[in-house]
Amino acid sequence: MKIATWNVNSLKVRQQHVIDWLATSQVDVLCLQELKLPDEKFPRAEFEAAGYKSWFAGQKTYNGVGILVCTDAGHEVDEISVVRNIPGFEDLQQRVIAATVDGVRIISAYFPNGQAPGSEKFAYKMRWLDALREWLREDMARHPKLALCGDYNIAPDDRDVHDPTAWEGQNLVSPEERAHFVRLIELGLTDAFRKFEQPEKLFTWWDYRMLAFRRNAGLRIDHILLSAELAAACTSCEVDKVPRKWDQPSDHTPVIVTIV
DNA sequence: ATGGCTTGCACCGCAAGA
Repeated sequence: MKIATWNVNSLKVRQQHVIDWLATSQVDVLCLQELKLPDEKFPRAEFEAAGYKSWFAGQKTYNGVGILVCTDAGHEVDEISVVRNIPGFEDLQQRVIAATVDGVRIISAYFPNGQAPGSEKFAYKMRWLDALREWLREDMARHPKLALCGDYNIAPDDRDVHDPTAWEGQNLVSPEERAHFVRLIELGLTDAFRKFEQPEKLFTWWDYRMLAFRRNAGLRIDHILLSAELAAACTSCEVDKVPRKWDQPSDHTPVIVTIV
C-alpha cells in the first residue's frame, strides 16, 4: 500500500495537478491539506472519474483537509470510522480528517502555522498540538496500524532546514515546536523519512519568493509518522520534487511511503 | 532591506501563509 501526503495550497487551483500526479504516482491513499474551499466546491466527481473516492472537511478560504482512496485497487473504507477534527477540541478551523482504510488508520492533518513564537497563533498551535497528542494516544490504542500524515509546520531537526543558523529560534523550528514533535514520536511513532538513507538537503516546502526552490532554500515540514506495526512494514519513504517544478505549483511537494 | 510570491476575497488593497 502506497500512502502519500500533499499540501496543495488551494485545491481549486491545484485540482489538475492532483489528478495528473495520481495518474503517475499510483498511490492507494492521498492525504490533502489546505483545500481552501467549502465542502460544496470539493471536486468529488472529478476524483471519482480518476478512480478515487474522497472524504473531506472543507472550509472557505482557509485550511481544509481530505483523504482520497483508490477504488480501482479495491480498498475498503469503513464509513463509520471517519472523524473530522480532533474529538473534544472545539475548533472552527478544519485541520484534521481520519479514516480507516483496510484496517489502516489514516490521518490527514494540517498543523497550525503558528506565525511566530509568543504570538496568539503560536499559543493556538501549542494548544492544538496538545489536543492532537491526547487524541492520538487513544486512537493509536484502537488502531495498531496508524499513519499520521500531513503538513506539520515543524522542521524537526537542523538537517531539515536549508540554513539552520538563519532559522534558529524562528517559527517552524523553535525548541517548543520541536519538543512537540518529539512528544509525538514518544507516543511510539516513527518518522518514516528518517527510517531510510536520504539525500542531504531534501525538503518538502520552498517559499514562493526569492527563487527559493531554485536555490533549494527549503524546509522539511511535511511528514508521515507511522505506528510501530506500520513502521516495521514500511519499505520506502520518498519526497517527490517533480510537482514543485510544474507551472503554478503548490509551495509544498508530496511525501510517499510504501507499506508491504 | 521584515520585502520578496501566491491565494482568496472583495473590490483594485488586504490578510495569511511558512
